[in-house]
Amino acid sequence: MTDETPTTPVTSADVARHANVSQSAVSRTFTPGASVSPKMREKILKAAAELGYRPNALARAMISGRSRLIAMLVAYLDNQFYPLMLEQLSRKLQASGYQVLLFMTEPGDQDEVVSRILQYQVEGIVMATATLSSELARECARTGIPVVMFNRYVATSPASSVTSDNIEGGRLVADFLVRGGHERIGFVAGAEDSSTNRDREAGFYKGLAEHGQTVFERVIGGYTFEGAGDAARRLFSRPDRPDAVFVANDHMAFSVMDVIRAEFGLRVPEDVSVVGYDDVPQASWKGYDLTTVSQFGAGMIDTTATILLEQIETAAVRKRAAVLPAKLIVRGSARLPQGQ
Amino acid sequence: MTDETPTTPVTSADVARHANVSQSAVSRTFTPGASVSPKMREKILKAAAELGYRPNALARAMISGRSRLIAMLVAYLDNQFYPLMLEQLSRKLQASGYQVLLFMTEPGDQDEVVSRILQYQVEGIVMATATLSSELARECARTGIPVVMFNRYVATSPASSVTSDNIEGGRLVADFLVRGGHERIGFVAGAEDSSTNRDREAGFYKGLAEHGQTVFERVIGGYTFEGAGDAARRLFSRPDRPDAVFVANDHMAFSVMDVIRAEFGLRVPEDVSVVGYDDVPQASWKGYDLTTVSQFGAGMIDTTATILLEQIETAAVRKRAAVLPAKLIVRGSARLPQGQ
DNA sequence: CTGAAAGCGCTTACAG
DNA sequence: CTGAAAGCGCTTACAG
Repeated sequence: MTDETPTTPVTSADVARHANVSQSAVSRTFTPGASVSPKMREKILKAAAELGYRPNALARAMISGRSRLIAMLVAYLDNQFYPLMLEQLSRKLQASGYQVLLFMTEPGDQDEVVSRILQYQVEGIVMATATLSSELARECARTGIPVVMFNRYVATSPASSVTSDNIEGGRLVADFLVRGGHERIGFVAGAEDSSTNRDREAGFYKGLAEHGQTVFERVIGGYTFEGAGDAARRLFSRPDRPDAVFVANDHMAFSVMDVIRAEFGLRVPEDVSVVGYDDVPQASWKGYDLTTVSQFGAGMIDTTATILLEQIETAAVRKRAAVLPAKLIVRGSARLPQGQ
Repeated sequence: MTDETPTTPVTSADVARHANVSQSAVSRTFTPGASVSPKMREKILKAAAELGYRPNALARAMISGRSRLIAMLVAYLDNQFYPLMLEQLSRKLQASGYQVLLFMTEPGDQDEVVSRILQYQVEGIVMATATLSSELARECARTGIPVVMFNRYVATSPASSVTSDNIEGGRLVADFLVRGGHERIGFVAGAEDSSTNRDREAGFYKGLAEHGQTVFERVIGGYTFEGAGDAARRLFSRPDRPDAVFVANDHMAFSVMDVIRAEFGLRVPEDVSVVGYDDVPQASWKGYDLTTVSQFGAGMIDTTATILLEQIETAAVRKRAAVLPAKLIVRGSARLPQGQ
């Protein structure tokens, strides 16, 4: 039988006692790059294994000032765009030795949450929900905690941001739909106060204008599945219904397609073309086969991780606003331009 | 102008100095239930606000032995079942004063990850991916950290588990399909070594047997979208194709439906009935309208949170295996039994 | 390379 | 109710 297993956690002092060395030596053995002789290291490792020792990450964080914790703020996980970014970003950060502390936000409590985050001494913050208040942004800047807003930005904020080129994306969609011969093109907006919606919409209108068109009708879906369904009902209740709809994100586009097909008996794309934005995995499912604008290929995740880690590791936080290329992904939910 | 804002974090000692009180008094002011006179509390709160003080959660965790951190292990976030459970469980835990530390696992490194988790002094672990090795389970038990396996179980493990009644769920599906007049009922399995798949399959076979039927053919989808598509191709390539398919989860069922309809030109449910398991939100999307078995209504999230918090707060960890009722959700992807 | 000692920012008996 | 002091488990100069 081995030693009696203790019921209280094993500390470096326990290991030191067991191996007959100093506590500092134990600590060095578990600190990459610290100087310990091979003989001592081996003896300590053996003792540690026997006792089942594991360094206390909290104590390490305290004394070193490095928690290796990154906070991620997310509002909803039902739009597949966010779980996927959460998964990919988490893997990247884990691979670099960091861990993700997850914060689900409720509408409106942003600052309260950020305050809680700060208590955990996180080394960086990713905001994939709403935006940081200017007050908190200032506080983060003061303490040198980098903040990256993911898929959103605030021009006047000191926080960095990573977005796709939403203006160009919106423009691409307008161009594609007009060239596809559509003449009554509607728009289902997301949340009106989001930078992403603003830019997609602005680019879309710009694209329409380039062809001498304007939006046929604009309704608000609020980025929710239900909201988008209601918006679609409004849009298609009038007799002169649109012949195409640009929906501000895929998650809403699925709902719009459901309503168009199931409630109005219209075919997509024969009667109505639908285009979304994000290119979430479901967009390629045959049940929807949604033409959309890709945000994943563009490296938003990589860029977010890079900005964050660079600023953490150099301890130099300065605002960066990365805008990545938008790419139209043509599938079957919208009529194609001639010759394409 | 207010005081110069310090570049170094504000500590309780700073606040104490500023307010001319002891550091203990500051600590008490921020400890719910500790005794401080209203006058002193007010003075301290004022000083804290002026300096922008926030208690250091790590230091608090260290000294009190309570990190208020719960680890959640997840493998993939593309099956909507998991993001949703992550969202709901996180909200519950946050509301109770805990935070979720997220760990994305790679295939096979389970134990390495759990070891890393333990370093963070988490107070509880939720495993929504694979299962805990018996060694680590023993270690968690030793240190008194409750572990709940979510949507899976290991009979011989000391870890608790929360599942739906997968055997009954499988049986319900078989019964429903046979009563719907199907005679060649196929099965698309998930991962063969998962308890969930095992039980759903066993219940399904049992249900078939009750009607004197056996499975028409069984293929393996491995719980992935691609794997399920390939499985469906195998299943439908033979001339005497099935007239119904039970797919071990919704995520795979969508893929199966895509293949059936897009590649084999079959109609659902006119030519083939499809039934899934989980009742993820997409199952109710009109593009699929999937008949399935609900796992959400059954309170798996609530039960998981309850077990976890109860064991943390009473410091009494004992194995619990909660099995919640399964409920068939009838939609349009499967032919209905007569008179239903 | 090694050990004794200080200190990270807190909580919590212990006296008063 | 309040303050001085010990201590949580580490890392990291500082001597040797």
